[in-house]
Amino acid sequence: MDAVNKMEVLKSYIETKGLKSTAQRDFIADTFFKTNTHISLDELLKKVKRKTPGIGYATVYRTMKLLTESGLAIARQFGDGQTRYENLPEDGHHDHIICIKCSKIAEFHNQKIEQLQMEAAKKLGFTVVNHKLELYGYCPDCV
Amino acid sequence: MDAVNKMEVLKSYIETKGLKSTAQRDFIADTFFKTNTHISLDELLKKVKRKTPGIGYATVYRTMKLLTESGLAIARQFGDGQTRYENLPEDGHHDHIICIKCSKIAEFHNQKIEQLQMEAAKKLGFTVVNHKLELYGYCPDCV
DNA sequence: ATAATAATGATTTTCATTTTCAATTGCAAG
DNA sequence: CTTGCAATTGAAAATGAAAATCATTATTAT
Repeated sequence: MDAVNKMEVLKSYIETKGLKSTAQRDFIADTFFKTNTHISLDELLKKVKRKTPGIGYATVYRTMKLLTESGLAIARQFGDGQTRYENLPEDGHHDHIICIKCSKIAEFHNQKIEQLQMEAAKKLGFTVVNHKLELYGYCPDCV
Repeated sequence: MDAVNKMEVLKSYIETKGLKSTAQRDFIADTFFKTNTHISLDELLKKVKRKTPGIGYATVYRTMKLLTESGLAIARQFGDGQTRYENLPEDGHHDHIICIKCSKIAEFHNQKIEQLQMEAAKKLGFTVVNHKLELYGYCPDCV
């Protein structure tokens, strides 16, 4: 899903919820949709302010909350005490590996792992609807 | 490893680090070692204060930091905005599966998953030192 | 016993959110 | 096009968990 389509999904979410559309929110959302990093609120605010200095922190905060609710963004905690937001991935779910030295984040996906997870859950009588897998270690640059 | 042995590990950790042993820290540690829930600082403080009202938040905080450093406790974030501490498991590392309806937490371990994680990381040039795997779903009681 | 240093506990500070509030804006009905 | 109501905004204040400060107390090696 590209930025344009995400914008449409957002519009219809706003409509269903009886909310109103505003230039600020549209711009923040659009800016976020065009990022592909795991961006923090501060980083996004800085990015947004470059073109629209008037926008405040609270509006960015509220917009990201809205995007998270609507499923267009994923909020993640990688242990550095900051929430980071990730765009809804093109090609389905993926997991993360985080460098504990430089904080670089890489992504990976392994179908076999997912399958083993399901099996492990089943053994305990659980049904999995979601999961979070994060590996922490050193990236190639940090040995 | 039982509470007594953990206490000994703590003692030697303290010794190696050139720290001093105190009644407060021993009591906090002992109290923690005897819990088997994922306890928060506030909960632990409350528990400790029942027998030793004089102990302050900061001491509990610092003791849990020490236990985490020494590997005797594991700090976890389950997304409720509070750090929770878990005792070093008897039988090595395990992962968690959390019921999204009743919040029940079950534990499991799968060596094959760990191995696949290592491989996935290696493919990206990373070295894994730690990981976090959480499955979210429904427990047997919640369908 | 003494000196050096770590620990304690109350308090303050930090920092990332989260909320408040007055002013503004969007939108639907008339 | 106006009007009124409800949502939105941005600045500022509040919140809350974690971390730091600091004067006092306690521990340990000598």
